[in-house]
Amino acid sequence: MRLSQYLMPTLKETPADAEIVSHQLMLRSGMIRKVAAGIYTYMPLGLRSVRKVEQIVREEMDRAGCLEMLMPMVIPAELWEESGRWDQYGRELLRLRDRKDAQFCLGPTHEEVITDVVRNTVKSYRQLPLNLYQIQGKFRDEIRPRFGLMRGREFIMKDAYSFDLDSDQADISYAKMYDAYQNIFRRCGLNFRAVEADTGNIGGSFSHEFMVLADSGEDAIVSCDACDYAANVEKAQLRQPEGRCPMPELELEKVETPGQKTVAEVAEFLCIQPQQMLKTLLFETDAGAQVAVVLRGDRELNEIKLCRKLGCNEVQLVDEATVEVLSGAPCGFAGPIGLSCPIFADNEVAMMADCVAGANVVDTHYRGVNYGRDFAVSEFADLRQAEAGDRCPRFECTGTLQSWRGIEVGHVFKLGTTYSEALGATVLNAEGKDETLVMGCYGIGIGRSVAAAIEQNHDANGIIFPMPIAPFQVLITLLNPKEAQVAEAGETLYRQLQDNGIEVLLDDRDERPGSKFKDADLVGIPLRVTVGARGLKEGVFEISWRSSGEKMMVPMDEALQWLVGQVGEAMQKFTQVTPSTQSTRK
RNA sequence: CGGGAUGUAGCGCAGCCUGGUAGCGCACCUGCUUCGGGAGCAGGGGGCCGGAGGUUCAAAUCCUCUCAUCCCGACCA
Repeated sequence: MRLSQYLMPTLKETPADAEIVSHQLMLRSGMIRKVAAGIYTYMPLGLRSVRKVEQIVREEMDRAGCLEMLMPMVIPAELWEESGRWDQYGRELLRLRDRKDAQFCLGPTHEEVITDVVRNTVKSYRQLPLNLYQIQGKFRDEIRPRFGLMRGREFIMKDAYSFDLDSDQADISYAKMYDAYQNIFRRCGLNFRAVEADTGNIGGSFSHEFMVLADSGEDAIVSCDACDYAANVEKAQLRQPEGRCPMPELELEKVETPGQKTVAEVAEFLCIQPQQMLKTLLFETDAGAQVAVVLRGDRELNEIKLCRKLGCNEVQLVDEATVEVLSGAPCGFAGPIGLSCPIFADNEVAMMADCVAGANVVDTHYRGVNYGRDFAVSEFADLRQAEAGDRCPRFECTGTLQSWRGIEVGHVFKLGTTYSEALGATVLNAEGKDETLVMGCYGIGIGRSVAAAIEQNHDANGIIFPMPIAPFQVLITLLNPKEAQVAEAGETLYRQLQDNGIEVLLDDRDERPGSKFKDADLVGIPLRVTVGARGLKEGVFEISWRSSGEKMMVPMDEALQWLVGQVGEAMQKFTQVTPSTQSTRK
């Protein structure tokens, strides 16, 4: 491709509404343009990277035995009513009506459609296992789209759905996808980690997320420094605290703490550590129940664990008026002693003696609070968020957890029979009896993967694309295309590279060298050939890697072979693939 | 949906407080000179100042409403 005939609208300045570096660089390099909040046009350059990722995904899915298909984006309401999600899904589902006033939605995910197809076309266990996938635009009316392609409302997703006769075989399908995902993200040149994940409201029995490690990531993950345990903090279990609770030494005593409401304020006011405090939070569930949660003062509650414990979908901190009703005091003075609602305490609380806690009286706390002697709890449970420094939850492991930020680029779920049951997707087994299909679903955010790669591979001057997903592999910069020799040498190399299957962009624009170099760095094509009168005099091309800046003078007649070799090698580096060992991991 | 902010040329911004004929840099077009890290000079085009209503002789500027966008929280690829 000749840049003089291409559309690559680079920007010298960073658009004001782009916050994170991948969003900024994708806009500046002319890869994407915004159409509305969370809705983007893929420009020619951006689309090339997107297609590269898609192709890697396609190859690995096909290798794993999956079949590509394409489902509609517009889905009739009836299907969603059958699964019950028409009413459950909420405002994130964009609903619309046709001219006959029939209701539809834009598909945010396709369990219903695929299950409908499979129940109508698959009748025998002999047709299993089956794994069907598509690469398609999805629409989710996100509450808050942000960070460019990172969280769009319309986005390109690969979604796959597996169907098996029983749970064990579904586990095999799951493991195959787990392995395929390892290959995919490795081939994309990403530094990633598979972590145990919460199954969220899609339901199902277990799942892993594939996280690209990046400080700008929206997810917090923990991993063990000794074994291969890694999990989203939402999911990370904590082991039961060990040892014995110290004996109480202090009598229960009221102390005045005027205006001291937060843990930090009270701790400072009483000259104690937050670890000696009990934090009491009052929640209301979506079922209307009211509960208190007690944690060590310096810990964070994991609301997902609380929901699981309470068997509800959602909990919310109660408003100030309700705090007064429940505790008898304004916000900031709640404590476990004398509370009327059920109290759920984190396991750690049972190990604490002589604590400070709210007294349920304005401007007052208790000192010398001891579980058992002074208050009772309805139940102890693992309720707090895992943190760096916590012990690895694996029983036999002595390691310590470290924490990271991650960008979720893929998610694999074992779904079970939720959808197959709701839609009646069954096959006949070997005995001729109906058997409900066991499903799995597997997603990859395509655009997000490109953004994540940029998040991980850039410098102050721009993007540094990993070879496998770079929009072009080689950039030829003609320093002065008006000089016949320069133009001729560049054009010749350009044609030769193309003939050898190299994706090459020729910067033949009538621009000054400075602009061309700046654009080259911004756009981040891995290899750059600089063609100028200076080098031609010596009979060499100057070739440099975008990643290292390392410059090499390569004789003109060797350049073609050299470049073809380097591109091949760079692609190869990422292409080593785990053989389909059917990982036993779950 | 709650909290915060911003809408002026394709991009980045000034002007607004204290109403008076819309400006700067980059980009774009023409010409000349330049040409190894975002050139110089000269000339030029481009704006319903997000939208609607109001106050006023007069509104980018003041008031009201609205829409859009961005950031922080709960959802997710």
